[in-house]
This record gives sequence, structure tokens and C-alpha cells, in this order.
Amino acid sequence: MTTFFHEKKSLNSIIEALRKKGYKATPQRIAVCRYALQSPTHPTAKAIYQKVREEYPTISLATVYKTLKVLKELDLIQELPFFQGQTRFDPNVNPHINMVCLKCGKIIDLNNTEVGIFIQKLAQSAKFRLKGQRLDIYGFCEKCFKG
Amino acid sequence: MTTFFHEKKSLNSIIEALRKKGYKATPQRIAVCRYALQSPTHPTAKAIYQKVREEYPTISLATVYKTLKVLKELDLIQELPFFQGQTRFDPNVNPHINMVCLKCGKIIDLNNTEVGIFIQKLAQSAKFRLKGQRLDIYGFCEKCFKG
DNA sequence: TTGTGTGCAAAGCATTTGCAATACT
DNA sequence: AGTATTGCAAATGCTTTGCACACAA
Repeated sequence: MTTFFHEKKSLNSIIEALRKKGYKATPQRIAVCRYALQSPTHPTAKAIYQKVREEYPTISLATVYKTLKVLKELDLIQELPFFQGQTRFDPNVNPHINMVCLKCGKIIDLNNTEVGIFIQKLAQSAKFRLKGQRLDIYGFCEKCFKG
Repeated sequence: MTTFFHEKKSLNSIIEALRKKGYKATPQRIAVCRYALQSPTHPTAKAIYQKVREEYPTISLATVYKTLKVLKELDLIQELPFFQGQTRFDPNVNPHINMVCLKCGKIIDLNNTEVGIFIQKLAQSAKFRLKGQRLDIYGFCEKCFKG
């Protein structure tokens, strides 16, 4: 079974998760979370910054980076370093495939239930204690291939 | 079936591949190829530079980067951007799993024949024209988990 | 011989850090 | 009130680029 979208976290659960670990739920952090954790576009830090600045004009890029670091620590987000210093952030931390189009640059998540099982079996056979994964496929999406 | 090592390319075939595309087979390039294409350690550009400099003291980091760019273009190497600006280079361009140990930092290739078939099927079902892949699993290798 | 490649130094970027002022809890 | 966080500017580190000289074909 394959689906294309992941479950979005509620803001309240995020605020709770921050406080539980001793982090303060500042308006800047909440704004970054709102965008970073609910965007399906795998945004870069800069893209998050520019979006959040629309409603929070004084926020700095440094704050965005610091917040992303916290979200990573809380396991609410996954960092995906790409080529040319393009690091993207993925709020889907479950085993899934990032389908990366080499033409339009879009990244679509492929949430396939078999994926997790498959890598679990592989890890087990190599006596590897699995903690996370990053599964990218590169190529052309249907639209770009046809066009 | 799973194996841990990939077939190493001969230097002659590499020189041929360079010339065929109009690139000159300079001693610097050959030295970089010898290390980058035959190392199982997924070295960084800097590590390649330091290794090659042992026998070629005048080589510059810029030349290493330029050579790696050429090797990527010739599809002889895969670039793997990691966290904290750590970009590693993998001479194994066939579908395989990079088993990344979060403790010792070692990356071991898992060449499993099913992997390629599995992602091909997934791509097909999503009408995605597959060109390449990057499949990482993160966790602890047997040695680090036991110790 | 000719145009590509090398090596150096400088530039370009993404990300991180130090610190004084600010504001959550 | 007390301490973590913000925002700025500077620093860091990887990678790229421009250019004069060297060299592979």
C-alpha cells in the first residue's frame, strides 16, 4: 500500500514536545514549526525563513537554524543534505521514499508500508541496529517525463 | 543475496573513459581516480586530497574537486552529501544500501540483489522514470552496538 | 602547437557562534 | 526573577572560480 501524504502534527502536540524537553515555546519557534512541520515541499532553511518572515518580520535566519536543530533533536524532522549545499527538511520521519525529480526539483514522499519492513529485514541480516533511514530515488516525475 | 564489496574498476578503463569524453588523463587525475574509485571508505574530498598528496605533493584541493566533478559526470562516482558539510564519495554506483554507523562513522555498502528490483517496482508503480538512488540506513554496527 | 588542466588565492555560500538585549515560564 | 532565546554580525568551513603558467595530445 502506497500513499503520498504524511500525518501532520498538531501545534499543541509540538508545543508540548518542546516543553517536555525543557525548551521554551516562543512565537518564533512556533512559527517555524507551523511551516516546517506542515509543509509537504521539503523546504530549505532559507525557504522556511522567507515564509516565516512574512508574518514574523524580525525573525533571523540564525533562529530558524537553531529551531530546526531542536526539531531534529526531538525527532520531529529529518535533515536531508543534497548537492550544492541544498539541505532540505522533511517532517516525515517514518520510513518512506523521497522521489526526487531531476527536472522540476520536486520531492514527493512515497509512503509504502513494505519499505520499512524491507530495510528492517536487511538491517537484521547484517546485524545492524537500525535507528533511521534516508531513501531517495532520483529520476523524472510523470509530468516532466511526458513534457 | 548480499555482498559487502563492489567490483573495482581498472585504471585503464578509467583512462579510456576520460579520453572518450575528451578529458585528458593527467597524472593528478589518475592519482585521484586510483584512490577515489578503489577506496571502500567513502572518503571526503579532503581525505582524498590528503591521501593523494602523499605521492603527489603539489596537487591542490581545487584539482581534487574538479576531478571529482568529472568522475560524477562520467557516472563513475556518486556524491553523498551528509550532515555538517560532510560530503562523501562512493565509487559504487549500483543500487545498494549505505549502512552508516552513528558511533564509529563507518559506512559499509550492502549490495543486495533485491534492492534494485524493489525500488524499480516502486518507481514503476508511481510512474517515475528511475535514474539513480541513494539508500542510507543509520544506526549502530555490530561492533559498536556490542561494545 | 593548441587548448585543456593545474595550482594558487580569492570569492561565494550555507551554517554556526558569541554576545548583549529580550522575553518565556 | 532567573534563565533560555533572540537577532545581529562576525566567524567558520566546504566548494567554486578566475587567472597565469604548465603540459597532454
